[in-house]
Amino acid sequence: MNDVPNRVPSHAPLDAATARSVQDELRSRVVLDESGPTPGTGHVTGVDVAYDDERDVVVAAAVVLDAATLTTIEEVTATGRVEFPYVPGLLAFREIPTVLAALERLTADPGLVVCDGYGQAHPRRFGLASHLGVLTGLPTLGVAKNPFTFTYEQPGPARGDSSPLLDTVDGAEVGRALRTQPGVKPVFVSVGHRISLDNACAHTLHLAASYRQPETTRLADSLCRRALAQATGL
DNA sequence: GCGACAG
DNA sequence: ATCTTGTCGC
Repeated sequence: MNDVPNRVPSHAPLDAATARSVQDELRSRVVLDESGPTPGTGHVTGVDVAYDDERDVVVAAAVVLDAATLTTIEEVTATGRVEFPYVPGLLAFREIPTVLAALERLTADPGLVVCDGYGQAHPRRFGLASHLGVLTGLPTLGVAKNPFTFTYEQPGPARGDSSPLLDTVDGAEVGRALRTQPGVKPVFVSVGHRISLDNACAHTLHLAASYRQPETTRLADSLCRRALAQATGL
């Protein structure tokens, strides 16, 4: 008898060890040889999540923008229960279920999805953006506010300056520290699925015309916070 | 073995 | 992520 079930109830609690094996399994499906959509064309969608761990509520938001004008085409939210704690390296398991629910509510084509977190810049090369890309088949990229366990040299001071984000262990370039605003702390860009690092940075720079964070992230962030406040009841 | 560690 | 007022500045 095999003591490992080949199917698990979708709501069965997932332990950390199992979650890591799921990442190792899905990682082989990541596509890294596509350059991705051209910046400024089609749709770009920002996704983000807000939590109320007290009440066990999580709200995800997805905001679709016209990439050329950065105007909002559609915005949706989805509410769920927190079913996974924050564990470094396993953030996707906490955020993705509700993010998927939000994406399913969209009527517009998401186009490129911009995530709040990492893709390749991950201990097992399978961060939130990679995970969401594999599950949806959509091109994805990750933009994070912190370098996690990776190292980098300070990029130049000008907008657009960047430097490699390196894995401390094997020295691989897992992403890039990108200066989106002059003299402001860089953001950390990495590839999720079906996009090149150069193109991911180009998209991020295009989307961060006025602020440090890309407009997609800013809009999705404020939307899910507002929705959470409403769901929680002020 | 213990701590650090995207959000 | 979240706890949290006013305040400095463009």
